[in-house]
Amino acid sequence: MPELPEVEHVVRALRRGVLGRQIVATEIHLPKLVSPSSASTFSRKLKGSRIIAINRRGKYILIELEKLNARGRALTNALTNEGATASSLKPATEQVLIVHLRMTGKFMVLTPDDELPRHAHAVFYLDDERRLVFRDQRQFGIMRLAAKSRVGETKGISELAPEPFGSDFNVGYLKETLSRSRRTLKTLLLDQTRVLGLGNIYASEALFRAQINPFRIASALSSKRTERLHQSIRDVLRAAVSSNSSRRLNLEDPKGFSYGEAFGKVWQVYDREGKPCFKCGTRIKRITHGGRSTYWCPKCQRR
DNA sequence: ACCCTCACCTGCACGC
DNA sequence: TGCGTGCAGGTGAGGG
Repeated sequence: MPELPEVEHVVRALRRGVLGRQIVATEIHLPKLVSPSSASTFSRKLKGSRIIAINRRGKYILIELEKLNARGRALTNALTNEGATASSLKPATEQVLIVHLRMTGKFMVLTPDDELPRHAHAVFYLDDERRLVFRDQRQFGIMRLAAKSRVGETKGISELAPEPFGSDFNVGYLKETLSRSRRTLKTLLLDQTRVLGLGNIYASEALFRAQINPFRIASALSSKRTERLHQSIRDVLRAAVSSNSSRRLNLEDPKGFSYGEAFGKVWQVYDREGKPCFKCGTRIKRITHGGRSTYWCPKCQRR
């Protein structure tokens, strides 16, 4: 369910909550979560790793880990004692835990007295007695480990479109991208290899903000509308990232959180079928398109 | 190369 | 109360 803004808030909450902590042990209760790795291999690779950075690429969460191997630690000690040269020091292993929340993935942090909640498929025991838990009701979420230098080559990440707030996602890029597709805008906006960060909610919201019909063919969009769409995509995502309601996401909250509550917003069109458009009063329409619900105002977003 | 459909899961709201 | 149906904010495999 999380789209880019929600993932960004999860990343920030993880930084506040677990950055700098060491993972002393890991339990995987749902093997397919870490497939094709085995649960035991996965856990072994994580053991003793310190969380040194937490970032985001699209809707992927990237948890950077540093692991001093025995030889590295020994040499560090030897170096301190003037017994070794810097060139003989073996660097720490840097790997990245790649996480995708998909529809229902959530992190939470448990204190020692807390009971493990339902659907807790991964439990990371931290060096401060707390546990970082990954829950996922629908079991769609995934976790993978990659060498830090190879994260960008990882399947799923290598194909992603430019970050929506970066300079590479400019009007020229969007024009070029749209011009090569005969799909509808709504469908194209959900394709993370073309436009990054939108999901089913923000795709509808961005199109409403730009006052563009969701079923227009991408390649036929005028320059002017493309510029409006580009701006709207950024506006919608930025507004969600900076919204007050989501700033306080706390992974230690015993009640947990749902993305809907934590990021509670009044959508302009999403989930408002039959309700009056805030702009013109016309009833919002909904149709299933490409297997997903699409909401739009038939007057503000005429074909 | 592109694009569509379906599959992956559980849980919830709804109508009968 | 129970049961069937449809739906849920994401992606990827497989096939046309």
